[in-house]
Amino acid sequence: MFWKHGFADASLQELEKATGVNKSGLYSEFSDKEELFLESLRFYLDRLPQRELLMVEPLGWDNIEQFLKLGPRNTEGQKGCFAISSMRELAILPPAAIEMLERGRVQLKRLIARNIEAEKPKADVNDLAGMVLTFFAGLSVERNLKSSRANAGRKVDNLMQVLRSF
Amino acid sequence: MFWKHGFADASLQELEKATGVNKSGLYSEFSDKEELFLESLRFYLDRLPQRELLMVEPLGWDNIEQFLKLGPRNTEGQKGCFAISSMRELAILPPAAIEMLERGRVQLKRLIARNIEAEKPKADVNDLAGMVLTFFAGLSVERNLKSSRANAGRKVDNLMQVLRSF
DNA sequence: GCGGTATTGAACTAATCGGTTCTTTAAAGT
DNA sequence: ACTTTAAAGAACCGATTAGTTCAATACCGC
Repeated sequence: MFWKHGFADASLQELEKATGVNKSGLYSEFSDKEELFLESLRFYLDRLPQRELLMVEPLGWDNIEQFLKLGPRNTEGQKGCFAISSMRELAILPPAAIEMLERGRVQLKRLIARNIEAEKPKADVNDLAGMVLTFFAGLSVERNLKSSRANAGRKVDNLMQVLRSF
Repeated sequence: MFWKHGFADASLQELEKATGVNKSGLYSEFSDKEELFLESLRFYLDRLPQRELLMVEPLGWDNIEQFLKLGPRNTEGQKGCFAISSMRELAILPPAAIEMLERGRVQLKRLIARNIEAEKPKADVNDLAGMVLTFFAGLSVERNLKSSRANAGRKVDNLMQVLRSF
């Protein structure tokens, strides 16, 4: 629900229906809506399926490609990446959530960098990892638009062609 | 206010304060909050300063570079691109707003493509334009994070180096 | 200075928001 | 079967939401 509607627009009523847990139950387990959001985000980041894509041996461009292709996918109707989407609401998110997002980002970048490093490219590994990450963010955002959903695969192919040339 | 807080989180009270116009005045001019948002978005898209960056003669890579560097800038404290940020809320935005976003995107892509075309690259112009646009979306999102705000310029430099090689 | 027109301020509506409390019901342990 | 514990339901809270109404006030053309 947070993924789809964001923090502000996900009402307690909808959260009850989505979780199947009564409001009483929710509040006996979480102190408030912010903590519920925080734990949802933690849950998402912890078992981020994208992460495993980047740990397949041997590390390399193929992992990056899989990550970009399957990363911002639509899981159960959700679009894009929950973490990326949440960055829209940074202004109203609890500080702990922001930290979590920043930390998750750093981790992801490190994973990407390790895959790039395995290919021993000529260009700077950190720069390339940053590029991949920015591209990933862009793809995640575009996932929401129907007009650019179709050619997402082609976009990744194009980028990969560039990356592999390094 | 919509730019900063998004549609859901921008309250009428804040809108009054931000516009300096009374609620009565707001509602005498706009039918509801949705129309006010719609017109705000139209206003933004119409005088999108980024657009002019892409029309400087002669067309070419330099325009693209300027666009990527100054495009997702912070205008009056606002971060990233209003249009990109709004894509987070597509689920609750009025259909007219979604259409507007899609149309603005197409226009922007066309402008980018024209600049790329002027350079007569070997690669497909449309593919390259899509790449620039995705990268732009990524940069806009990352603008919200303090950790990745600093090296945005470097990122653009890296991408431009790639693009110019085509 | 006068009259018409915007603009404002404040009171008000109905609905919804996040959050609390308490009673009832269901489940589990022994 | 009885007791303890967990979960559910529902009523309720004050605050806030988008939106309306109307009287008071400011402004402007004449």
